[in-house]
Amino acid sequence: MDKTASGLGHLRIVLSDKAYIGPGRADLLEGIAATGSISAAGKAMGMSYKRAWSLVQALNEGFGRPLVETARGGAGQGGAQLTGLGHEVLARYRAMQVATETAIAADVAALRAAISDISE
Amino acid sequence: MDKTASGLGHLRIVLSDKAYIGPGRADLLEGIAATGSISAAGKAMGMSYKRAWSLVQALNEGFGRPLVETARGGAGQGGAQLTGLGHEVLARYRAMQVATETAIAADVAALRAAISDISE
DNA sequence: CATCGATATGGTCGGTCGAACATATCGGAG
DNA sequence: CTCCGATATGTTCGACCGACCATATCGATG
Repeated sequence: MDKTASGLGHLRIVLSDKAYIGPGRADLLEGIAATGSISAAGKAMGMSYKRAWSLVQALNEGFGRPLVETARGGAGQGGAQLTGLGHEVLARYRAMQVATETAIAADVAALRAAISDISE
Repeated sequence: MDKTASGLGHLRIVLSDKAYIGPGRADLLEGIAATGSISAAGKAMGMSYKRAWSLVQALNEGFGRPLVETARGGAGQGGAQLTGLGHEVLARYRAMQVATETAIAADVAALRAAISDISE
């Protein structure tokens, strides 16, 4: 009855002016790792290929080094996969999400209690 | 040479669909508490009065109960101040910021190290 | 060399958002 | 009753963003 633990906060990690990662980008990276394709990952998240591709561009350029490697044509008719750095960024982001939710759980619960007596 | 501790992540606390608070809103609440005025707080943050007022509206309506109380005319020619709930939300948000930054510091440092060998 | 699937890009369109400008209103003070 | 400072609101304009549509390109495979 309460999915409170799922989305109590949006965490955006800012490593530099251009290099940052938030929930959407992390999900996209995860989708690419799972599907091996930008378009498939984007479709699964309900976004256009162009948007997914733009996010990948932003990530690669923002971090100064690619998090996603792409291939056109070829054996499997192209595809995309995470680089080592991409995997690390994703894994650490997920770890930080967990650490954060743990750290703020008590305060979030207290705030929810403080505002939960509204009629409408 | 490193202000890494200042802005390593943007934290947005989502208490419900409409009730949430992020860095900008927290700063505005803090400014209102400090100045006793929406316009003064907004001006100090470099935003128009209207924007500041809109944010206050969004906060009050989103939380279902006012975080900021306003007064027009009157002795001090009007003004605004935080309600008890407003003070609590602000205080807890700041606490959560600190807790979060502590919890993620190690991962952030590792990521910074991982990407810090770019020429341009 | 034609094919096929996925990447790579461009352009347009509509909605949203913040900025700027313009008022209206309140209510004690003088 | 006018004045003043701050709240309260509406309007308009330009920028930005995501959605959608269209197309170009790659490159192993058969």
